[in-house]
Amino acid sequence: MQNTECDVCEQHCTHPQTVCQARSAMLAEDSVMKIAEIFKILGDPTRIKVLDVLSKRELCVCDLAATLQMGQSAISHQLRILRGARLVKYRREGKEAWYSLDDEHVLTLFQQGLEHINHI
Amino acid sequence: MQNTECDVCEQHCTHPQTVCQARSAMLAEDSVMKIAEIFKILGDPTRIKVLDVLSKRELCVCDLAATLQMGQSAISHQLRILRGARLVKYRREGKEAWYSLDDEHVLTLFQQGLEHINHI
DNA sequence: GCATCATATGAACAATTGTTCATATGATCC
DNA sequence: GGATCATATGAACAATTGTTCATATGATGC
Repeated sequence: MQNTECDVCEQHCTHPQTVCQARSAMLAEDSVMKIAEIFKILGDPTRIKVLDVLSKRELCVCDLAATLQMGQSAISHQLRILRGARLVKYRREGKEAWYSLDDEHVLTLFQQGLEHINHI
Repeated sequence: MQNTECDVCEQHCTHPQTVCQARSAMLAEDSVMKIAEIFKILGDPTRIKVLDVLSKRELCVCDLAATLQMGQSAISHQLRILRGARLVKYRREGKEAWYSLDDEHVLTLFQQGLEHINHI
């Protein structure tokens, strides 16, 4: 996949030089996978709602579930995914776990999405 | 879902006032869906590769397939999705269809993803 | 210790997704 | 007209995903 040589598959219509240039300038495979992974995680309504709500205040799991009117288990599963992608962080206080956005960088990415839909 | 009143489901741990405030500040359901939809479309390696390559030069479908070393049909299906989300545009020249990014706004969103993975 | 509460996790299920194969469309050239 | 080429699309399939239900963990208070 990350071969930069011009081993272009033979088709009638291809423009070999263009393809060769395009291939040599491509993003590395692992970068592509990482970007796609982050966007995929952001590509779910429940997770967007979690990030939206957490962008305004820290909340415990139970409050998140009540706010989004969803089951505690569903929220907890999604928080695990968001945690794994370093999009949210949490602190324990007794039995409760209080979640918030991991850093402002997440907020920027999230708001960029907002800007995009308003732009269309 | 977009009810702003305090009809919080009864659970022991919830903090009603917090939940009430959180609920009243939530993004509208259709905004959530739109943001999630855009991010979901960006959350696929093939589509990321297409956008990456198109961010550098205009390409026809056949060249895209050769560059990404994938079938013409697969690329065409993905281009349809990207077109539907106004992420790419195209022009016809005889038998060929030349694709490019729809506007700079798409590039910004894409590069924001790049920045994010480099930041982690 | 035991009971209770808040959260996490595993299994199962329906729903969605991306690719492939086969075929349709629509333009060019003879 | 017919043949060929570039692209688009429909159906089918495996793979992935998000939720639910049931249960596990781990802390608190008795």
